Amino acid sequence: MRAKNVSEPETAPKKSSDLFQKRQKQIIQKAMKLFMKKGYAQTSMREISKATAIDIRNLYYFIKNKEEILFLVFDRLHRPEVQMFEKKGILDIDDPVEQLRAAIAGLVENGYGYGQEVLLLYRESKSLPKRLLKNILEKESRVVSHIENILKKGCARGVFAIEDTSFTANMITYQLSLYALRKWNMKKYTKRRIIDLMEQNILKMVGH
Amino acid sequence: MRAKNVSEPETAPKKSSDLFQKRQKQIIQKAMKLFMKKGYAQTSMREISKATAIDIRNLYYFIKNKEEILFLVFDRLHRPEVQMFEKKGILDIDDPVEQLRAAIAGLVENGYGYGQEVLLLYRESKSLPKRLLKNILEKESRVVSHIENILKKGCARGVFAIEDTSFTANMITYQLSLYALRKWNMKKYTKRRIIDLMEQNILKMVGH
Amino acid sequence: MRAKNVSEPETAPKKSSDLFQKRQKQIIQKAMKLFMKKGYAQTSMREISKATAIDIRNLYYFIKNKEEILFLVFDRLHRPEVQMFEKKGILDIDDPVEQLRAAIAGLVENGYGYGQEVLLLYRESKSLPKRLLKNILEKESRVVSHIENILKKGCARGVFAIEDTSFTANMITYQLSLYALRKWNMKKYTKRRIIDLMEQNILKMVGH
Amino acid sequence: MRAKNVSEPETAPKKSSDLFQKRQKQIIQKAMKLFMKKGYAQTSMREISKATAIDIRNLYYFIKNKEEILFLVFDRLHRPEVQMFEKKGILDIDDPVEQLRAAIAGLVENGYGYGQEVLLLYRESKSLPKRLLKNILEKESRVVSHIENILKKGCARGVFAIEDTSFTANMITYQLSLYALRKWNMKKYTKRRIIDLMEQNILKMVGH
DNA sequence: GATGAATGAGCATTCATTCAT
DNA sequence: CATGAATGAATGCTCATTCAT
Repeated sequence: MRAKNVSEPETAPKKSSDLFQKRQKQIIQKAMKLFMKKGYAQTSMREISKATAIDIRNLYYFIKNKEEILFLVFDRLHRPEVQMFEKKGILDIDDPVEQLRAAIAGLVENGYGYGQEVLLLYRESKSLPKRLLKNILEKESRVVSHIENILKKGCARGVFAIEDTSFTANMITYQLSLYALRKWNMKKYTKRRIIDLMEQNILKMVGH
Repeated sequence: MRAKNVSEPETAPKKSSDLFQKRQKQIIQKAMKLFMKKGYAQTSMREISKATAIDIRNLYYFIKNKEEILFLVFDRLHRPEVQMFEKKGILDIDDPVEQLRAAIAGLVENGYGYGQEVLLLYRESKSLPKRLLKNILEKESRVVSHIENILKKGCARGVFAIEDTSFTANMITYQLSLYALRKWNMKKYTKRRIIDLMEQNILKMVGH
Repeated sequence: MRAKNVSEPETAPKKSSDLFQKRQKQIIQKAMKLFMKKGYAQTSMREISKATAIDIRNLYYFIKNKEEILFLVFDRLHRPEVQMFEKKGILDIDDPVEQLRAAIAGLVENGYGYGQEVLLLYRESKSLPKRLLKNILEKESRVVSHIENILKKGCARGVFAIEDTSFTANMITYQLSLYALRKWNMKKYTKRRIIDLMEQNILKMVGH
Repeated sequence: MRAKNVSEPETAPKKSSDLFQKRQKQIIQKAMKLFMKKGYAQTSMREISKATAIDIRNLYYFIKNKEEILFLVFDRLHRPEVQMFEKKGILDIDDPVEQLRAAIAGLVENGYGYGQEVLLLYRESKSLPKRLLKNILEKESRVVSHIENILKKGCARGVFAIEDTSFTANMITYQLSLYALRKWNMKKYTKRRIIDLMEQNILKMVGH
């Protein structure tokens, strides 16, 4: 084993290593849990160190600094949603109504609306410098873009009637995290029921 | 020693005094702004001290500790919206459509205050003891209730068509904080425009 | 006592206080000694705290951060030289030769060349951010300027013959710290003798 | 365990090897640059590791510790200037004026190395043990001696007029590091121009 | 020689809070 | 009310160096 001696020159001497990646993933996952439970600023590196059982000084062997952990957490958080559109073949659906329906179901199903992940984004995005935040928001925007494209197509075909597709796409995307941020009032609904009600309401909103 | 009015040991030196109340209000308002901008945990007493121009040590003359400030902030925060329905005479409007329109406009108009506040709630609810959190959520629920009542009336009169009024009321209420939580995508819209687009979308959603 | 209740609004609540200034001076002086002995980076705040007998946390009550200490040290270091020209009436001397002689004697006498102060500047100036370094170097430049002005006047009157007054002024100023930086070879000379030899050499250098 | 050539316990695994010597040289050169730019204490082993592209842990295969690097740097540093007098045939020039001119040009020309080196000496001599420091200063004195000899010869032949040749030799030697120590004011001059102006000024100083 | 892991020590800095005058 | 002083506890992060494989 360890047959690869193609080490990159300077910048990334071991980032390619499986072990390195494994450790990083481990850190990110534990940190994510802590961030969700206590908030980013309230979670200390020492706590992350304890949770991962990696000495705090060796922690810095795998990540540059605390901020980078948050960035990586966000990155991992948003990845599934962005890729879902391709994976589930939503982009290939022709009928805009069915397409929108699939997107809603997919995103809610996929956990976009569940978990406290979205809440984490809303809560802690301030803790990222603009440079990194932009990166994160770009990914988020891609979800919105996909939805807006569906809306546009629907309008073009005359099945939707929307004054401002961008605004409405934002409204819809935002809506999808309803459950996460209003748990206290949503407990009485099942996931299936939420998806149904959302579909109904949203389709009415975009229709004639 | 410490002969100066030893009335109560700790908390209350002169709660009756107008000046005391004024200073407290001052602290709460400045702290609220800071909490909204930076988050509770990220706001230091030193910053509150600077913002209020009250020496940090004298700050403890008016408030027990940092946590109490958060209590007081939330307390003061939730009052206006709850009362808005009465103040603006929304409850007296007969036409459900107009009533809903007025509620939306009223809540958003109010300096985006509602969204700001909810955001703070979403973000900092962890920092609040359960007792207080419940209290706040109750107030919040009353806003939802008001809206649900409007929806119900509309359904009864046949101008609205809603499958689950509770769910839809929640959706609408949640929507109102769209601006606050998705600032980065909302910058291109004016307040007036947002109100218009929201009204439009929501009315379509609840209609036939 | 303490009759002054004219406290500045925000930025400087107590900088005017005598006690505050006294403490700051105390810190600067102790820090200066440590910096000279061990170097800036090698001196820890803890050591400064110990040397001043001020708790490390209270230290930050009087200074913003370590960097500021270095800045203040430099500031205090360079002040006497800059002011010497005015104090000793050097600017009022008409004859350029006598003026230059007085400046040399004054600067060396005054300690410009003595102590390890100059060495500190050369050694540690890297540790200051450009913004602050500029400030320090400006003061240093003023010494050079004064000398250059003397040279220019001398040239105009025909008593000096210098191709590049700026360069020569720099050479002269630099020369003045000869003793400090080459102690090991200068031990055999008295201060008086050094001044004499320097005067001689420099005057020859600038003459015809 | 550790069966791999247990010749000597610590320091020297294979000092004879060419590759070993090559790597050491490489380390010293890169470290020297860093020390000059940032200072010894401010340069971390990690940086040296990066600069040499030798893993920090393997670095300790070639050098004992950080301090040893500084030793070796100084050792290597002082050789060229001392030898320059012989190499460039300066000692063979008969005319003292030309000889002095050549010495100045030679020392400054040498990549400003002399100044750089002296600066490093001034700055970091604290970090060196006395034994080594003495050794270095001796070498430095030999440069001064060479210059003093030129001055003496010039005086004997009546082309120079110097009261104290030792002092003046020191002044001249010191002057040569002007550029290194006063970079901020020297930027406007080219190397050639500096040499010219220095030659001019110094020759005037030593002449009649 | 590369690599994964550790370690003891220390750094500058900030925090909320208290208390006596 | 203001103010000088203290304090216990953390914070994120870096250092040089060692060792076994």
